[in-house]
Amino acid sequence: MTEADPSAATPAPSDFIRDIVAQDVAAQRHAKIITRFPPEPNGYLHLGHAKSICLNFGLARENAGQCNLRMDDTNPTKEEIEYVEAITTDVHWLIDGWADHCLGLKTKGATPARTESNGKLDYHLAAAPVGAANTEPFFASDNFAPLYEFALVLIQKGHAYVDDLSPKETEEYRGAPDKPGRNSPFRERSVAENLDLFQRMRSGEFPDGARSLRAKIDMAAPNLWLRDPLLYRIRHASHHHTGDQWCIYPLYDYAHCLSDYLEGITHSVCTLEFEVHRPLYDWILEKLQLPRPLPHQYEFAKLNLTYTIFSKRRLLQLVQENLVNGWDDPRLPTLSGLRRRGVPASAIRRLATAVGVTKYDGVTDVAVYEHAVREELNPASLRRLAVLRPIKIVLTNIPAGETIECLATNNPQDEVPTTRPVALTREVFIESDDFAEVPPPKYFRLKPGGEVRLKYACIIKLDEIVKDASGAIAELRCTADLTTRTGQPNSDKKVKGTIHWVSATQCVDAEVRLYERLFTVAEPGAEEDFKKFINPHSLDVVTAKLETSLASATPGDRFQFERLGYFVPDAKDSRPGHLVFNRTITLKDAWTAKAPGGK
RNA sequence: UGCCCGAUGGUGUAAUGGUAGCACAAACGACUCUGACUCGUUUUGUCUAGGUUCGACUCCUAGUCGGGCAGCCA
Repeated sequence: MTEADPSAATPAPSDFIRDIVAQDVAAQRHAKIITRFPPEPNGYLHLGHAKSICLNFGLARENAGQCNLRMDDTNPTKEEIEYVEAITTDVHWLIDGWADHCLGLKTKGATPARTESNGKLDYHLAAAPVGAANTEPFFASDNFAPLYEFALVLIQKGHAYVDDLSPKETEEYRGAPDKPGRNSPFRERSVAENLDLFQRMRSGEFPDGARSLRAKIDMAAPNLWLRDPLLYRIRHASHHHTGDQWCIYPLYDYAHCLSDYLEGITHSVCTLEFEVHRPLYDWILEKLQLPRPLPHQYEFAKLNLTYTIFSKRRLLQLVQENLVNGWDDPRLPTLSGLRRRGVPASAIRRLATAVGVTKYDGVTDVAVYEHAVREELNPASLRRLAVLRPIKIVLTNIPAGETIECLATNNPQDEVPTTRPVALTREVFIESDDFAEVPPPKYFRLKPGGEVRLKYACIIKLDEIVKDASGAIAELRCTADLTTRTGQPNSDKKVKGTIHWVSATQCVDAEVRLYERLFTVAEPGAEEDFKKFINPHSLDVVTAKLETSLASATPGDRFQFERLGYFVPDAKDSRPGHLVFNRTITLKDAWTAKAPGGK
């Protein structure tokens, strides 16, 4: 499968973060630009993460740099190995052929090495060479030992203390946005006592929540994150990566800045909600008086799309309550769902470029995403004939048993389009939407007494509508004008409508899954009870009739079923003899939308 | 009634003191053996009020509106 790389031909995007990096590069502030993508392995990656991946890896590839994949796994109660594996797969898929040469992984099992930088104690963990064998992502949990050592340093410098306040008391002492907090009665413990207590926390002497390690900053700070934030909490829990080695776990703010430092990250790019954490990020690094250059944090607005939900909590809810069929349900905005649905990684990258990077927290029209998908799929998809909801046509002037071979174009977008044979026979199927006994105005398709072209074949004329006892249409009897075939004298004859069709006697059946938006309203996340906006018609399964060449379709193939949209074999369920296709997206449709009774 | 951040057509995004541009969407038209693609045309915008300046989307002041922050989550 070949995927056009839009960014190769297109100039690199520009935004305020790329500007900052460009300035740092120009000033030669770093030997190499190193960014990171640090998901918590507590769920599957979605389009929102994709924006961050494209930014962080984009920064790396545009500056001959590197982007580390790091599991931000400091909370053992929420994280699972299943998520680690899914995230790793999704990241590889999204950057494949684009930024895989910038992907920073570490040697399996490696942890930061104790070194000396500028005459001071230091720890550092560099990425393995690109393409090296036996690698894995970085894990924040691989840094637990040096993080602990750094905590000891903070205590020794008088910048951290062990607090005995309960979680509830801690909350009370914190005050409110417009009300200063109060100092904990344990705030002025001696360094020796803090050291002793913290070491005993680590050795498992105290139960969960009994004590915590806090930064000693300012309980009256207007920024709540500076009111002696917690650095460590006690959790007697098994961790997916470190097992039972630890019973104290660092919190995000403490672990993140130091993990960035340990890996030599130069630009730590995160989303807007961490803006108020930045002073703490800087405070921790400064107080430690670290010997190497410090990373800096920059924030951008995360992606929001209409008709889409990105909240991990809600996505988890949809999966757990079986409102969808797993994390890779093609209706979900997860990368695994989109991949299964047939969305190319390049389309997601194209979307990321289209939405840009700013600090404005808006909502992007899902049409921008859909446009990006079609842009990638149009040149990359083989055209095929398929009928989703068949009605039978009998071409009364073609004898039963006769096969007329027609040549169909594989992709008109190709510079030198190739063709394949398709069989025209006495009985064919057409789409039920393509016939109307009582046509609306401007209806170009088949109607009583009307003519229409069967694409790649010939023009047919409707003579008779045959109904069964119940009044339902049994078949349409038509005359084929074989002189309008390609190469025949009347091939240039024009009719308003051209429709797709499949031979009724030379075709294969397939299960085809048709998807609509999962939600019926533009902003389903706006209300707490988002489930009431779930679209009951988000999945429609039909048994379709396909041209025979599709019998050998395998996952990875991309097709455009003419006039219907883009389709891929389902990677999980499709097999020879039982074909299953997913519709990735419909073609843009200027007719159905405005047709009377159109959907 | 604390602190931080933001505001440009319907939506997203450029313009970094000098002609408000691009994309999506929408509308109309051309082309068409896909009502697709492609092409053409059109509609719609600098939150408000002051100020600085020859000149302000841009700088300053005040306001308005929106978002974030009070997890031992990330």
